Amino acid sequence: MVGDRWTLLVLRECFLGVRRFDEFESRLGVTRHVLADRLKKLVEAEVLVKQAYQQRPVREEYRLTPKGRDLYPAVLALVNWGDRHMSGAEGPPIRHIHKPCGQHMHGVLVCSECAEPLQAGEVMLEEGEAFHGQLLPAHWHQQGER
Amino acid sequence: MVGDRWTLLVLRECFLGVRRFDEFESRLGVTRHVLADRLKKLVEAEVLVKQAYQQRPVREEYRLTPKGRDLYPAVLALVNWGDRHMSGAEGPPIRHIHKPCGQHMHGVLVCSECAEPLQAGEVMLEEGEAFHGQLLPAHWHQQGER
DNA sequence: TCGATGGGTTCTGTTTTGGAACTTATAAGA
DNA sequence: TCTTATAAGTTCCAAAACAGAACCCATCGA
Repeated sequence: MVGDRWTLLVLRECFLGVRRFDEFESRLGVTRHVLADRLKKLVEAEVLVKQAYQQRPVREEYRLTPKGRDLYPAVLALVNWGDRHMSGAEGPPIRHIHKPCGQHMHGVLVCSECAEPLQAGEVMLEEGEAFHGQLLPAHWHQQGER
Repeated sequence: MVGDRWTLLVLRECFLGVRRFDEFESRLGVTRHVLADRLKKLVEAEVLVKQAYQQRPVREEYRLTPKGRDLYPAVLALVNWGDRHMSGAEGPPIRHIHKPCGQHMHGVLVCSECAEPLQAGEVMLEEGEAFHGQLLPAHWHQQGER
């Protein structure tokens, strides 16, 4: 669903509070044609909803649904990765402050059960009921480092 | 860097332990042409390294670097989102088990400082030194729900 | 009446992607 | 020796996606 040049950037803007067609366009530099298509697809996927914020003339805006808001961890994880690996000596362009605790922070992905930070090599996989299609890679059972 | 149809899928396969050109191709159905290009770009970005696993004939494989492994939170967050919102009555196709604690789990994004789970509306933004370019959206100061 | 605003659609041309065939180095089998 | 197989690509052409610009429509304010 996010496998194209603009969708993830549109979602990032949503989490920054952008809601209107013109503002997406000017902030991202995406062409209107493509933007209209991406917004339509995000609405179809129930990630955004289109709602009028005024009548006469009708003006619409796009807002995140609960399903869309659930993408926050994915978007923040990418932002944090960029901040860590792609920013120069000046540091990241935007800092995040967690309102409840008041500190500068970044996101940390932890296990839902034991709350310890997760690492790729520490997660084992198991086929679910819905598993029908290609198998896991033949060697994944080795559980070596990836 | 991940703004195209295949790069995130290639990375997902890497975290499943896939390393070889042919295996990426057959598992994803990406054309060889495009796959070669994506792998080259990931190597240039220092997300993967190409290393020979045999001589005569030389055969190369692609492995995650530390920078690449740091993408795990972003990839897992997307997988978890799909499991939650896109899987049918049968549940997700693959279950994750955290080896240290032995439980079925999913990732939870928490604050690096206070360890509380994060929500989009609870994070405030501040311009960093590296901030030069477009401003934050004019209304972001309102800190309303997004 | 004229221009501005917000949210699009249409047109044309370039870039990216898909599909299939071809390449290179080596080994194994007939 | 000749043929086929394997792994990792590269090359070619057609189809799809994208960029850039212009155009459309309803309404409001000057």
